[in-house]
Amino acid sequence: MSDKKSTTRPRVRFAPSPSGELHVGGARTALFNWLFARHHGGAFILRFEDTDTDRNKPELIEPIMESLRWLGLDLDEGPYFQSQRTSIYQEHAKKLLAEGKAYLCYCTPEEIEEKRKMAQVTKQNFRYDGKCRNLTPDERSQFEREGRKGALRIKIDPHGSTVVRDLIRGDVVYAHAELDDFVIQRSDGLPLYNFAVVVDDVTMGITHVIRADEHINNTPKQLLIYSALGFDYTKVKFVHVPMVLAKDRTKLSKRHGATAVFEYLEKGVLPEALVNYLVRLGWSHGDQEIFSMEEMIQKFSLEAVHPSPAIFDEEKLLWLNHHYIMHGDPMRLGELAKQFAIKKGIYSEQEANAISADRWAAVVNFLKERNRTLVELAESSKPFLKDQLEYYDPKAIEKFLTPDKAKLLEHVIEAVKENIDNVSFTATNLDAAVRAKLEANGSSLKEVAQPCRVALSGLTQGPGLFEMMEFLGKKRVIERLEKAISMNINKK
RNA sequence: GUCCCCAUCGUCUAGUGGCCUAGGACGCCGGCCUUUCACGCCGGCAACCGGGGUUCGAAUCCCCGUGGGGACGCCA
Repeated sequence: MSDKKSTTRPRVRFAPSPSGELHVGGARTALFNWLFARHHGGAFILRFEDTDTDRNKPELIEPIMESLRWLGLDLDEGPYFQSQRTSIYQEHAKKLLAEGKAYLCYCTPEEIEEKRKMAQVTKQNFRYDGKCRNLTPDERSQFEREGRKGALRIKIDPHGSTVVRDLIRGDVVYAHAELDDFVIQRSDGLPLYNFAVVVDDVTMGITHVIRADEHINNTPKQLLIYSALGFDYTKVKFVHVPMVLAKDRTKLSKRHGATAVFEYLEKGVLPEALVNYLVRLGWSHGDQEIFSMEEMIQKFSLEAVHPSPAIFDEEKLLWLNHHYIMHGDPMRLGELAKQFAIKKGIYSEQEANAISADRWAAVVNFLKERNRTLVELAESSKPFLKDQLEYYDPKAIEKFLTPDKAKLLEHVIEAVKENIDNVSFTATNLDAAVRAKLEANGSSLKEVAQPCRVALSGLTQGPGLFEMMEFLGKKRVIERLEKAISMNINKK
C-alpha cells in the first residue's frame, strides 16, 4: 500500500446509545460504516454514546456488541465509552467558556420548560431567549450564591447560516435564526450529545461521519461546535443515510414486532441473510440481489446509496434466508439447526446430541427446500430424526389412513422387505420396487402415496416418498408402516 | 406550528435527457414438473404523486403544489 493511500485511510465510527437493543436500522447504519471502512481499507470504530446516566443501560453493551459480532461486523477500535471521557469534554468546554464562545446559563429546567410551554400555546417555535448570555458579574455571583449550577450554552450568531455538505443530500442550508444557544454541557458537568460527538469525532480522527438521516438536523449545530473549538469541519465528510422504516412508514419501534437484530437471530435467520437484506435497503448494484460479504465490500460505495427511506420487509428477508439455507454448508447449518432444536425445546439436549453431525447435515439437505428459517427446519426434522413419530395430523389420518388402504400398505411393506437390503435401500431402488409390486397387484403408486406418507411422517406434505424412506432407513419404514396398518385395524 | 429530508409496481429497487411499450427482485395470481408440499422453470397482474415550465425530446433538469417521513430536550 502506498504512503498516500495510508495517509488517506478513512476512519468511521458507529455510535449507538446503549438505551435499547441494536435494531435493524442501527445494524444497517453499522453495516454501511463497516463496508465503507473495509472497502477503503479504513478503520471501523465502535463508540458507545452513554453520557445520559439516567437512560443508560450498561447491561445492553454486551448484547449490542454480540449483535455486531454475529453480523460479522468486526471492530478495528473500541468500544470507546463516552462515560469514561468526561474530563476530555470538560477540558474543551472550559476552553470555550474561557474564550467567551460559550456561557453559563442559570435558568432552571423548570423555567425553560415554562417558556417552552408558552411557545407551544402561542404556536411559536421555541428557542432559548439568551437570557443568561449577557449576565453581569453581579448577577452571576448572585445565582452562584443561590446554589445554582450553570449549564453551558454555546453562543450562536443569530445571523448568517451554516451549510451542511452531505455526500448523499448535497448542500443543506440552515439559517442560524432557526437555531438557539443550545446547551452543550449539563449543570452536573456531563456533556450533551452534540458536544460529545464533535469532541470525539475530532479527537478520534473520524474522517467520515456516516449516520442515520434523523441526525441531519443536528449537523449544523455540530458544525458550529467544530468551528468554536477551532477545528476545520470541511475536512470531514458527512453522510446521512436514509432511515429504515416499519411497515406503517414510521420509525421502527417495539410496537412494530421484531425490530432487534437478536430477534431475527432467534427466529433462525442467518447473519448472511440479514446482512444481505440490509445492504439492499437503500443501496443497490444494478439488478443484483445476492451478495457475499466479499462482494459487498468490493462493490459498496456511498455514492450508490440513494436518499429515500426504506421499509423493512420481513418477507423478502425470509426469502433471502431460504436462499442461504438452500446454498449454505450443510454441516454448519446442521449444527445450527441442532442448537435451535435444543434452545427452542424441540429436542432434549440428550436427544439432539445422540444424533450425529452428519445426520443433522443430512436432514438439512433433506428439508431445506421447504423451510425458511432454521427454527422451522429444526421443527420439521422431528418425524425424520426422532425414533418415534410424535404426531399424526388428525385430518390426514381420517382422510388417508382408511381401513381400505391396509392391503396396499401391506404390499409396500412386502416390496420393501423382499427386494431391498440395507445397502441398496435407496430412493431409486425403492421407487422401482414399490411401483412394480403395486402394479403386480393391480394397484398404483398414486393410491398409496399419501397414505404411505402419513404412515411414515404423520403429515400430508413433505419430501418425496422414496427419499423419505431412504432417509428413515429400512427398519423404521417397516415399523411405521406396520403401525399405520394396526391403526387401521383398530379403527375397524 | 417551525425547520429539514424524501417521492418509480403493495415492498426493495434499476434508471442519471432519446436505448422506456419503464427493467429486476420479494410478494401475489396462473401454468408446467410431480405421489403431496416445496424447490425449479414458464407466464401474468402491478409504478414514474399532481400541475406548470426548460428542451426537438423528459421517470430523468427547474418551480409550485400534494403526500410521506424526520427533527425541534440540561435525550441520543
